Amino acid sequence: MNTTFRCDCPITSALDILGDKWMLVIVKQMLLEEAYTFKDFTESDEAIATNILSTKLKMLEEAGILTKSKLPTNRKTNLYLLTEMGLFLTPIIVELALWSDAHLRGMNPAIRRDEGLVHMKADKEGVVAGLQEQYRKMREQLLSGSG
Amino acid sequence: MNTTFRCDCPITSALDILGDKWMLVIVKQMLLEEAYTFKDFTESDEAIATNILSTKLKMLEEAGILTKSKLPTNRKTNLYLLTEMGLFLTPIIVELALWSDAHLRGMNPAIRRDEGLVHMKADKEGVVAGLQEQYRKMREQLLSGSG
DNA sequence: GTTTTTACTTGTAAATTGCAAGTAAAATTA
DNA sequence: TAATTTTACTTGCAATTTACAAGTAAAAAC
Repeated sequence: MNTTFRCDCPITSALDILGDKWMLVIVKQMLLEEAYTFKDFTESDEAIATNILSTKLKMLEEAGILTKSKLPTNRKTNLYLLTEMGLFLTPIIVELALWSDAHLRGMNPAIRRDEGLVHMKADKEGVVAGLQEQYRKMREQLLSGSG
Repeated sequence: MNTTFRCDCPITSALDILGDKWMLVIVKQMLLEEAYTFKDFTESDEAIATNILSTKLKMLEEAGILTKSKLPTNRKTNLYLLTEMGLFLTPIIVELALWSDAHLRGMNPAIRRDEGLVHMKADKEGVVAGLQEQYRKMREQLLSGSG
């Protein structure tokens, strides 16, 4: 799967990889909703189709945004974990949350409000750093088998 | 055109509007590349198809992200201008640029490097505020007919 | 050894994107 | 004033992406 880039613009190039219906949703699920396995993703609120999930996980792996591995003690279940490159999408995820909170409630009154959003508004750099740190710790724990 | 939202997550809701191939590219063109008219968009590097552009501009207008108007002295050319809601996408655009600059050069060596990126790295909050201010001034000028 | 679970694949349909040609209104030119 | 050009689309059809539903195979559980 080879990404075709539309032009030499950095922003458009980012969107050539991320600009579709599911890529950033999957990253959000990994970062914020403890999704690590194929089943975790299929059981999320968004209910992605399994053939689409399979394809998007491959693309994310090929782009270097996540890794796919297995624990030595479990040869069946695949673990999908964000790489550093993937973790650096955190500011984008946080900005999407803030924009949505500020502007989309008119269009989608059902949007939930949680205390994460309150923290993001108060100190978004801090929240970004905190999420990244927390993910690194969790990733280390999972990989060392003491999850 | 009525947006269907996948669930009550603010991030997923934002992506229900923005998560496709062209929506954020068009916003970027308006914010950074002085695209105001249908022709401006069709002549950009990305070369969007006219039927897609037409559809996406309608969707952006319906979402409240841009307005469509005409000058009294020119009843032919439509002016597309970002609203405040649209301008608040600036942080997302800037974060995409930063992520791409830091992580995508391996996949797309053609990505250009300009001094805008240098400024963004140095002071992204300042760049965001500067872009928004600059756009507001330009918008005012265009609307008062002294472009 | 059998059943269940997990991670997919497959065939097909619906939705989105794109190509190329065409149309109509407004502006420009002769 | 008439003819030509420009601008903003629309249309018909094709290609790609997303989605549904059923099926498959390997690994784990019973």
